[in-house]
Amino acid sequence: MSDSYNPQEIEHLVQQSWEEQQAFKAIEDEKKEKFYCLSMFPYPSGRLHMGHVRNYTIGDVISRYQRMQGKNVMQPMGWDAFGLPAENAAIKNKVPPAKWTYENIDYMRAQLKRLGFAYDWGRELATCHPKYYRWEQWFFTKLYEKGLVYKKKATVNWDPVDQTVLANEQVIDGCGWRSGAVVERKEIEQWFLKITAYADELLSDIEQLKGWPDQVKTMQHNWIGRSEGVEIRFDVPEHASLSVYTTRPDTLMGVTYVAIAAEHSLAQFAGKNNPKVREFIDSCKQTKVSEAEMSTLEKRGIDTGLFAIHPISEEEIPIWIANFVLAEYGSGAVMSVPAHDQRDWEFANKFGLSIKPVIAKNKNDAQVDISKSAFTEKGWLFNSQSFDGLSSQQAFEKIATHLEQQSKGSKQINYRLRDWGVSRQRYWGCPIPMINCEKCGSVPVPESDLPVLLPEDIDFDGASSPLNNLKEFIDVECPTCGATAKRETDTFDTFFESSWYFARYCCVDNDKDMLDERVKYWMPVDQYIGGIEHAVLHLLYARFFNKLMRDHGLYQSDEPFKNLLTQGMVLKDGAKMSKSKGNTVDPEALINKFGADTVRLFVMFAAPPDHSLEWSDTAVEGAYRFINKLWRLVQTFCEHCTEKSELTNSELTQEQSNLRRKVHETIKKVTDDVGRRYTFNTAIAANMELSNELQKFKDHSPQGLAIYKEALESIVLMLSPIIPHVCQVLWQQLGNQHAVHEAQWPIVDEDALKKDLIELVVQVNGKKRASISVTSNANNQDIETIALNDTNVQRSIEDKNVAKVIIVPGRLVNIVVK
RNA sequence: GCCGGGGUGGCGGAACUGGUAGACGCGCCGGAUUCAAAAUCCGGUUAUGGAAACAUAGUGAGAGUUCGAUUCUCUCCCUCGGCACCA
Repeated sequence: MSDSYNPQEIEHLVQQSWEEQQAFKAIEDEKKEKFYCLSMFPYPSGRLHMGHVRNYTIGDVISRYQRMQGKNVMQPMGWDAFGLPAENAAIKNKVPPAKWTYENIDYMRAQLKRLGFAYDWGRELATCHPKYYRWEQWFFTKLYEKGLVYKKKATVNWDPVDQTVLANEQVIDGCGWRSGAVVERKEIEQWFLKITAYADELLSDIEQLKGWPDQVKTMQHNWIGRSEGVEIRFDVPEHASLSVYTTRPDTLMGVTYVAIAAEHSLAQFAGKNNPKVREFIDSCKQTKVSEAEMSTLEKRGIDTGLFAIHPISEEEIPIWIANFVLAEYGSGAVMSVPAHDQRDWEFANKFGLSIKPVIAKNKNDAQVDISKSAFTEKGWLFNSQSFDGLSSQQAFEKIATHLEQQSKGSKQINYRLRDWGVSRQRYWGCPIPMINCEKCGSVPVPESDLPVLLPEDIDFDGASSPLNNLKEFIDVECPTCGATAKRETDTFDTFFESSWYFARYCCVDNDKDMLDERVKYWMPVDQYIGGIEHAVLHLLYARFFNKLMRDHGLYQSDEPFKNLLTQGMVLKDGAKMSKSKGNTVDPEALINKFGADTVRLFVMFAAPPDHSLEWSDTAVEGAYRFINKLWRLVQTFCEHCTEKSELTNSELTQEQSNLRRKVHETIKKVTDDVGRRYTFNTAIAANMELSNELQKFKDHSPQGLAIYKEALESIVLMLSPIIPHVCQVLWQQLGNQHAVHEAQWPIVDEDALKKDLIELVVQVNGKKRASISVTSNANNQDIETIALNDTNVQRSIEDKNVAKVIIVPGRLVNIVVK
């Protein structure tokens, strides 16, 4: 019994018993309230990093807590197994991506088991396995039939030397990471999913997400970016007209030029006969395909020499090519109002374009100060012909109506959200199940021919996808006409796999259907946990996919994740831990040294889960020390407790009732911290405080020991979700037969919380001067008298007059003096 | 550039609804125990002044609201995450 704490030994034994009992296998049971707890699955990069440990410990603590609340808990784990790193490893180590990936999965699975997470391993899945990806191929063909899939040209980063498409990450200072060649923007045909068809619902359903952090909801809201504006047509003599979208049609009379993207057809036309324009267009190609890159560029532009006709004044307006206009957003053209838009103002000043103010701050003003910057607020129109004197809001309506009558524009709702490009020109991904036939065009692979298997035994040199050279993969018969055709060699964006795995966990063993009845029992996920970096993309795609699956009748939930906890980054020396920065800490070494419980305790104690966590080597030892201390407290109790000590209702000594109050105050706080606030750090701190009290408690009478035992059992129960192995052993040592993960969470005894005296702080003019002790039922008059008679208070009041006394019940007294 | 966070002792953090700033832990200092060390236990630890009682200042900077602001409002600085092909 008095053996010292040996984490390696007890963790091994406890994990073995969980495995033997299949303790965390989840079975559908309509009679029990379900709780589906999901942590974002990892990319199998090789070894777990601290971010994983943090993410999965949070999920495990919530799962184990909910289990102790009597819920039927399902906590699965799997692998987001397709992706770029496998290809990089293949090049570096001359290992096929599949082999590398499966070996990593085996290694990391063992690491997860070593950490003692309560997963139902019977539900494990890997997205690179045909059992998984066949269903997304099938679903894609269904979406194609519904018209939710289409093909169009889109821009990619092109490495002209390696003749391959590069990810943004692979472009370093504008050059290809391997070839070093200057990367170009290039347009190629790609597959898209019509997420914009769901823009309205994705936006309005954010309201349903009561259990999501506001910051994530705001980011999604802004990302979708719904705006109301007017689409305006500018005629271009001898060319197709230009169309622009604006949310400020009230500034239309102040348009002095039109800016178009370098990819725009008018730009291409202007370049044909003008070498300078052509040169400019070419130079625009040398930027990365990313909005961050585009918007931080130095603003550059060139006059095309072409003119557009203003839809109202019918004046000729110059058309410029500008490097910051996004071809992908809207029509690739914008109307420019330098007087009332800051970016246009800077551009016009730089290139000497005219600036025409039309909005004044006050009604009936005919001027506005734009000498130092544009006037971007709404106001009152002038210089605007028949629209003079109108407010911005009135002008919006009048101008929109006028344009509609002239067939030169119409009101429109616009979204910042763009359709989801799912094509990747990569090998290690799910093959897109399409066939290109010269006669029939794009034809989906028939259901009977699915899955399209990704060949795994390949040579991979990294220059381009091996699928492009694999005749037996490419050459197929057209499913429609039977003629020779070519199989699509692009694979899916890996966000495709991670957009529906949460539903598949409910029925991983089904090889007949994508999803089945069991999804209706488990979905939606009750608690989802993952990194804040996924706040927009992954979480938006998953919400979208959920709606697609719902609309296909696969299940009913509108939203996939009821509650969301976004975990902060794990940092070291102020930077995110990552391989590329070389500042990682290997959790495995720590587990070997201190055991899994210590590592789990440390990551939960070091910071609240949604904040970033700064790594500290020495603080881990503190966590280990605390577990040892708890261990010794139990051993000390067992030495003194020779016979059974039951708590009776007889009178308690002051010391005994103080300890009991502390126990139940702690239970109250910890239940709130773990169950509602998810502030595990303060829950642990409260247990540490109670342990410190317990250490000072030397009452070995039967009654004293009974209270001591109640305290110890409470601590063990409350910490068992965080440090489950050692708590299981201590729970047994305290004389309990059943497993601690099946025990009931402790309950607050309200009677134990009662207090005779309470402490009140006394302030004078908001500064703390004294603290007084009053009976808990004292009235305000008595409190005021006691406070005013306190010597410290007297001294700071001196000869001043008491103007007012504010009493905050149970907290403080503030005496205002003049 | 745009969107969203964060900034509190030597360090990680606490203060939940506007009410005692610094809980808990790390580190450090002093003591006990020990032949000695490790481990453990006890005490101290925001700064300045003071033996102490206590006083003054103090939550990135500046302003504002309030009896009272780490908390609310405004301006600014720094920093982190995301920006559609890293996952």
